Amino acid sequence: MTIVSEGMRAGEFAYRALLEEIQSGSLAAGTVLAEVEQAERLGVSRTPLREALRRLAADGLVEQASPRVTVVAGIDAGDIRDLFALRRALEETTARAAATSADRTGFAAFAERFAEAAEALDDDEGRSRYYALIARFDEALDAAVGNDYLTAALRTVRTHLVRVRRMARDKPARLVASAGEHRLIAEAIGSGDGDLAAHATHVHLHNALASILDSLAAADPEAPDDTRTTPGMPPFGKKARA
Amino acid sequence: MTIVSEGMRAGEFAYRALLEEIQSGSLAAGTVLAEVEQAERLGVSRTPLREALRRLAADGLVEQASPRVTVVAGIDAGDIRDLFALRRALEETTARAAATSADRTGFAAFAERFAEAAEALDDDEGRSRYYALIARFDEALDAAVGNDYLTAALRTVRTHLVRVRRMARDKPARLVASAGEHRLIAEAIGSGDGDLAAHATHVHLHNALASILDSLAAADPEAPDDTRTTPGMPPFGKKARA
DNA sequence: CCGACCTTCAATGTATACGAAATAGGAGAA
DNA sequence: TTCTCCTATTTCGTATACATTGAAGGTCGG
Repeated sequence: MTIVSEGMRAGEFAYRALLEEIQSGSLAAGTVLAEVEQAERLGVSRTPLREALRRLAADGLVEQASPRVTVVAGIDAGDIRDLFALRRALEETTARAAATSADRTGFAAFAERFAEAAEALDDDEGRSRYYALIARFDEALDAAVGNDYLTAALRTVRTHLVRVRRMARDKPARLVASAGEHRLIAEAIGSGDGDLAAHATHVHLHNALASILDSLAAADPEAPDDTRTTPGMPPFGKKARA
Repeated sequence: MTIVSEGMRAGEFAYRALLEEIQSGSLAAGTVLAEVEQAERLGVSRTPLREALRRLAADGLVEQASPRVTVVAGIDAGDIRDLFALRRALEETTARAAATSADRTGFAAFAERFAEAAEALDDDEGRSRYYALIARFDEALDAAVGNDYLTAALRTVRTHLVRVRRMARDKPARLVASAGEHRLIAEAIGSGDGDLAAHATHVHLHNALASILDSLAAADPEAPDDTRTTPGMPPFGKKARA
């Protein structure tokens, strides 16, 4: 996708490369990430590669299957539900806070853009612009709320979300509905209605989750809807809690 | 305090040592953490120390003041408010989820223990047992909810919270009230009343935040207590005198 | 034939050497 | 005296060599 090798530290390069591969699915869940192997593959030494693995572990994208072997973390429908439970908590709080922030006025413009975007979701270019609009909207929310702790927590959620979205591509009808939901959220924030912003966010995330789970169930007909969705992978220990 | 050097990797040792020193205030906000200096002081080499610094940076406890210098992150009243905004979102969600979980029955016992603890907050030992009880309560909540994403986000919050608590010691009267609030939360969860659990959590965190900010205002009379945000410049350690 | 122990190997954990880049200090010129 | 430029030092970023540990396979004994 993007050339990220020039003018970047090797550790950062390794992190972004592995992140992209995990998010895109090039590195499937359960893949063993050995230090020497990955270091040679990416053309960096073990030191920066170790840094990258540690960062991915902190993000929750890789986990230590045993004290000596690191694997790409799996994601199943239950994980996605859990992720959305956290996402609801964070984004409802964000929406409510943004609605009462000083610079909430700019969100009326976002509402208009979402309305426009909803009309242009027929081609890839329109969809691409819509996703870019959502990214700018998220940035504007973070900036309006100005809470670094909240933003950091949301960053982790969004990182996992990229992976989930690639597992379950949105259907066109869902995209149109999603754009409408975003429009309402932006309107509510712009008009200072925190309750509406929070509740509209809740509804939006409910619908988004339902769409994703539905898409996964359709792709994996035999899997009951609370099992893992990464076929072929042996059950790596995920639930390490005692 | 605790000897953590035996049977532990050097990177883990360095992380815990620096974490404890930052949380306790031994390393004040704004302190420059140079790699060679800290590595020699802790008796490890630069490689594991770098790992520790990266982990602390991911936690938000240290930050890069410039591309070449890492410093202990500052915390002001605005940061504490932001931290509690996130904490409210996470703990209300946790309490509500725990109230509907299968193994919520054990929480009635917690309610009793909180009631007992409230009666024994006169001496250090009773207070110590109360804090330990809260820790077990948090663990039970995490286990009941069973959401690793939520637990991970809460872990970060709790890490910062240790620091905040050390900055603003609880007063005895507040502790008694806090125990009562915890008792109500535990009761609500035990009886399956998710709304009450969430609202009682909200009230508890409101009171806890007010107590902390009040304590800080008393210690730092000249610091205005409406430092809600720090626009433009990152917060730097300014709590040097007392 | 089976099991346990030992050896060997491979992978991670750690230390250190090397290289690059930024900053601070000094010297020279205006 | 002051500003600018150059140099030297310090610090981080990276690579690699060394240490350690866990696992796997083979062999020997029962």
